[in-house]
Amino acid sequence: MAVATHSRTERAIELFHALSDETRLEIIELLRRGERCVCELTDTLDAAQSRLSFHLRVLKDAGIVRDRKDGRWVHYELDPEAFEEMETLVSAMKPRALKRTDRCCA
Amino acid sequence: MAVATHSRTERAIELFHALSDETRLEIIELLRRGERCVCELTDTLDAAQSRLSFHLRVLKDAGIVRDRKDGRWVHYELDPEAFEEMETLVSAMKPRALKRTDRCCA
DNA sequence: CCGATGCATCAACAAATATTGTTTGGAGGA
DNA sequence: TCCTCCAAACAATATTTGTTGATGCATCGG
Repeated sequence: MAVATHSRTERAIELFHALSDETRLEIIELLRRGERCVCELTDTLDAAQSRLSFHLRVLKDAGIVRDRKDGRWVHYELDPEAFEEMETLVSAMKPRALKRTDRCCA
Repeated sequence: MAVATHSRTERAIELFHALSDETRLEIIELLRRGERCVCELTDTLDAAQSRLSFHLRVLKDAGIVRDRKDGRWVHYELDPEAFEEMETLVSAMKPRALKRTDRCCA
């Protein structure tokens, strides 16, 4: 579902941006315990429905959550793939602990 | 050096926010090769000095980079600790793969 | 001491994000 | 069918972020 034209960097930005918000981190924390429907999230987080809907969409666009429709309810759950992707991204960013040999701006 | 009043969530937001910008990711990518001074970064990234200074500050406040003053130059490098912290954060967020036993909004 | 250089900071503006309230549409149940 | 409920979509506004150009401060060379 992720857009094909995403470069590696754009993908990183999308993922990290989705994670850089309190409401969204709270949603993730709740979903770690398993699937939840939107009404449960609004109750637990005491947030307006339209607000949650907005943040859920950000998370869904980033591939962090999936939704499943069930009658009039929509259930959300975490997508483990996204978390593997994050681990990969983070380790790819780690410093390589090289000592530079040349001098700069001397 | 991190502010003591930071909750775990606030810290996550700070880190992920720092990583959710193209210029900052480019800076990190450059610094993976070793320490660089601001003038090298402005050259390589072809960015205005005040712009880089802004992003370097975001990275520094998040603890992702350290600076070192050397005469009239300031050198920046990655702080490996921050990357370990990120790895810890990401794995702490992973879904726990539980099947919920109760039914919601039935 | 003077001018040039390297960098941080500030103020003003531009652009992107988030919040709130309202509207719309699909699913059930009576 | 009508009414209710759940959730997404929309519009208006508020808030946050990022960019640019100007200014200030310390350092160095002359």
